[in-house]
Amino acid sequence: MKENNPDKFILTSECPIRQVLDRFGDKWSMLVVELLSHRGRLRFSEIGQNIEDISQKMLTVTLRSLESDGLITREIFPEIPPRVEYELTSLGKSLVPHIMSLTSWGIEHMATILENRKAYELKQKKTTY
Amino acid sequence: MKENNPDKFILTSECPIRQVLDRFGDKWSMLVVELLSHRGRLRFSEIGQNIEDISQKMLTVTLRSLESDGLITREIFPEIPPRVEYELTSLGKSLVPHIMSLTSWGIEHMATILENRKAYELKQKKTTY
DNA sequence: AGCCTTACTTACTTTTTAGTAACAATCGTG
DNA sequence: CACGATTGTTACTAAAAAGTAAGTAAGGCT
Repeated sequence: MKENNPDKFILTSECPIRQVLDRFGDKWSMLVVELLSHRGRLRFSEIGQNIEDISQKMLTVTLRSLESDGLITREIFPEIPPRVEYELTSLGKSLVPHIMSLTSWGIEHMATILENRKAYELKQKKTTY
Repeated sequence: MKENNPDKFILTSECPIRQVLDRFGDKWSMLVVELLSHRGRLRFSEIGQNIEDISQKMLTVTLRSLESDGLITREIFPEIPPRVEYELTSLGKSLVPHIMSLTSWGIEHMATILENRKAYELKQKKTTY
């Protein structure tokens, strides 16, 4: 769906919002970043225990992608049983305020949004039947 | 994956980041909001032309959910062929700075992230073989 | 010898998300 | 009387994301 662009403000697939959303708009990445920001250095199991409903697999996947992007470090302690600790890098820390920004908006407006949605549903029912 | 919570900072399914991401972390919602913020009142086809690769279906779905949440208004002009115009509400406008915040981070750091990812891939190859 | 622990990995299945393409509605125009 | 214009809807399909559950490693403990 595209044609001419009269006013030249096209949101292409390379634009920054899309890149950020593609990488961190998933279910868990921002949560892990925020948790590490709040709690500092944590090991695998501690992260898992503080994020509701995350599976081991998704925690692994999420941590790996954050590590690969340079947002967190991963330190392995060669003990038995194994211990691995994760911590935000400075790059990771630099993301935090921007997540907080979104979070604060959510805190402020989420109730209104849920009300709006409810009202919209009712309106739909009325006009449909 | 959860047990005890020693330091009581659990990210539950009702926490604001998760709610915001669940609703606006999709592929298109934030793009539509940013576009309307930049360009003001637009009709359906104009939005479609300014967001690369969005399908008619996803544009409809996205606009409906934004409308239902009260972030945009939808005005129908009873003409032939039909004309429908969309515009941000004040609630929608209030989201914009927070999206911009994320966007600006992306602009600043996305190149670094891509380099990090590349370096990480190389490192993996080396240690694997 | 068998079980415990932690941090994974793997194979498989389910769920969610998104894409494609055809159709609807309606009036003016050629 | 078929066609074009615009904003959709619908059915179907494909792809991506995520969940589940079992397995692995390695040493300590009983």
